[in-house]
Parts: sequence; C-alpha cells; structure tokens
Amino acid sequence: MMRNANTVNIKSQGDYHHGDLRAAALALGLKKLAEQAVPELGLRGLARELGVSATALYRHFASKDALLDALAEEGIRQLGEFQKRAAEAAGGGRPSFQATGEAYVKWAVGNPALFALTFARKIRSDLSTQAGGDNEAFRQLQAGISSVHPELEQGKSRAFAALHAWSLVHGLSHLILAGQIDNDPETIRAVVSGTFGLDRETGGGRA
Amino acid sequence: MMRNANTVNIKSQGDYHHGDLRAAALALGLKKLAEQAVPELGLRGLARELGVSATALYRHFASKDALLDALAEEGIRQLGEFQKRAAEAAGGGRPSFQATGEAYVKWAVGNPALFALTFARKIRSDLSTQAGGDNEAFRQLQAGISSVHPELEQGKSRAFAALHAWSLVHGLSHLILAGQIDNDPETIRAVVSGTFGLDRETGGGRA
DNA sequence: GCATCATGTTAGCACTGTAAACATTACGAG
DNA sequence: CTCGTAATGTTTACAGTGCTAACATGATGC
Repeated sequence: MMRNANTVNIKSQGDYHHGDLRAAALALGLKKLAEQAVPELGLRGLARELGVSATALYRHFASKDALLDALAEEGIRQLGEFQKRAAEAAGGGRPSFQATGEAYVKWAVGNPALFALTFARKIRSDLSTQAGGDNEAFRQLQAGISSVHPELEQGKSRAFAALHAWSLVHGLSHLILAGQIDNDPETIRAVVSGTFGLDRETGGGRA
Repeated sequence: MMRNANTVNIKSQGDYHHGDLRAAALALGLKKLAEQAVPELGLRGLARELGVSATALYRHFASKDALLDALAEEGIRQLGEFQKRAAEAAGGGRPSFQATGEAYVKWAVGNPALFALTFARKIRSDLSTQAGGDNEAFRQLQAGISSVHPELEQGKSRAFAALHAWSLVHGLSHLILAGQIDNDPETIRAVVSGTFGLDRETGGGRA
C-alpha cells in the first residue's frame, strides 16, 4: 500500500520521512486528550491519524507508556502556567491564593483526560525530600501559602499547610470529574475557600 | 479439551456447572484487586483462575464494565464500614470525625486498586439532588459534620462543609497513592486535622 | 419424561501493544 | 561527490484483549 493520502506532514516535502514525528505525535496526543473525557489514546489510532505506521512511533518513544509520560509532563506544565496566570490576575495576597486553588480545579475539570493522565502516572521529579516535586504547580502552592501565612517561614507547618491545600483542590477536582460533586463555580469557590462560614474568627477565609 | 484440572469450585460435586460463578468471580476479583496496585483485572485471566471459560462470565455480567461496577459497589461498602468502625472506636464528637477522615485515607492507601476502581466509575446511586449519593461513606461524613458543627442543621453550609472534608481526604488519598505525598501516619493525621497549628483554638486536632 | 431455561463451552472477530526484519532517507567522512 | 552508517520509516507477525454467535450440558417444572 502506498503512502496514505491524508498525511498531514508538518514539512511535507519528502514522503518517507515525516519531519518531526515526535513533536507531531505529542501535539496530536494533546489534541485528542482535549477532545475526549477518558484517556483512551490508542497507539495505532494515533499513528493512523498521523499518516504513519503504528510502529513508527517506537522510533521516538520506547513504549506507549513513555509517550503517555511525555504527555503527562506537558500536563503539569500547562497546569502550573494556568495557575500562575490566575494568581497574577488576582493581584496577590489572599485573593491570589484563592484564585490559584480555583484555577487548579478549573483546569482539571476543563482537561479531564490530561488531568487524569498527569496524576495517574507519578510525576517524575526527584522530590528531594520535599513532597511535591519540582513542578510549577506545587511551587505556586507554596508561594500562596507563604503569602497568606507569612508567619510560617518554613518547616513542617508550612509543608503541612501546603499539603492540606493541595489535597483539597486535588480531591475536589477528582470528585467533580467522577460526577460526585456538581461542576458549579459557586460550589468550587465555596469549597476551596474553606470550611466557609464555620470558622468564627478568620472570617470565612481559607480557612 | 476436557475440563481444566485446576478447577477450584466452591461446590465441586457437578462438573459442568459451577455452583455460584457470580459470587466466585466477585470474590476472586476482590482478591486480585487487593494483591495488585493497578486495577488490571483481565476478564480472561479471571476466568482462567476460576477454572471456567472466559465467556462464561457473560452469563452473569453484561460486560467487563458491569463486573467492575459490581466490584466498585463492594468497594464503597467496605470503605463505609471501615469508617464506621473507626468512628465508633473513637467514641464520638470531634475525635470521631477526625478518625473517620483518617480511616478514609488509610483504607484508600491500603486498597489502592479497589479505591481507584471505586471512584473511577461514577458510583451508581440516584444522588437525589444531594451530592454524594446514598453510600455509607458519605453518610458517615455528614454525621461527622453534624457532630462537630451542630449549629449547622442543614442547608448549604453543612453541605459545603461536607464537600470540603470529603475533598480533603479524597485528594490526600489520591496524592499519596500517586506517590506525591509520603504515606506517613503523622502526615496523614496532620493534613486531615486541618490547617494544623494554624488554628489557634482547636489545639491542632487530636494529634 | 420431556420441553425449557439457565449456564456452561468452543470458534472466531476486531482490536491492542510490541518485536523482528527489512526499506528508505539523511548525513558526515574520505 | 561518493559511500557507509545511523536515523527513521515500513510490513509482517505474535500474543493478548473484550466480546458475539452458535452449540452443549445440566437442572427444573409441567
């Protein structure tokens, strides 16, 4: 069979070689993940859409898992950036921290498949004795904590506070995606903002 | 080919019929899930271990998905019961609520595959306008909230408080299972107990 | 005792990820 | 420029999957 006609090469001068298959595969992978809710990337289907034989991908990824890992890495990157923008837009301080948390949830809900993928496989990163690893998302979190609770310079308390906040938004994301909690902006805001009306002295803040 | 020799029937008097294949399949499924960390139940492999042909399972489950759904249901049941016992052991009040939360995380960490399965597929339950559905696990949560914050009889505030607590333990579970947070009892206690050291009046929970 | 239904069986389909062997192109050294 | 080699693609094949269809067996009620 001759070359598939619907080959959409990036640089389509030649025919046999693709140009930059690795990049193309990652790009298409992200697109497919964005379109569907369940992370069901098929190696063969992917290759078909790339106008390339299935096994060609093995020249660029050791296995399907390796490909997914690469996509997952792109996932945390996007998440981190999204949070960063949200934090900046909110100006700083406590509102910025709240915005960071909401951004986490909103990104997750808006990118279900990529979110699932990203956290299904353990994010590579020598997490240097420090939980959370070296990704931007976690860095945003730490910054937010420091901003809201400057009295906690470092140490366990700050770490625990960070893990607490992370767990909260992470769990909320998962539960919404699992259909357990309504995907409602007000709900998200309320849950992220804390026990909400329960604490008498902090004024309904994150805490 | 005659009947496979290693048939381990529950009631092995006859030969062709199994006795109670449905129950046996569920039991073995749970066992396999308990043994491995990743939920990779194979229909064929399962049948092989049951000493039965792969398609026999289709007499009892409409599809692999249906089988997994049944296992998932058993999952929430176990989780709920585990929480209930923990709550009772703690005596009641706030310590009981804290214990419920810790139990959630500990069960999840102790049963990774079943936990993942349970929440991967949306738990059936006509969630009657009330988020959370009708499972025992969520009921424990509501009870805990009521116990700790009796001033919230019903309404949105209590619902949000429940979702908050649920999100927290759920997220913590996932992050531990993803290898992002250490599976350390002290960490779990601290994160579950709240901002921990931040709130000045609760004394850092029962930690 | 016999029809019927529940429950098991085998054969086969379309699909998957992946390995092995082969083909084509790009590229750097003589 | 030529030519060997490495990079990148191809076809073929294998073992595995969930699932359907057609058939066999055993239990059950008239």
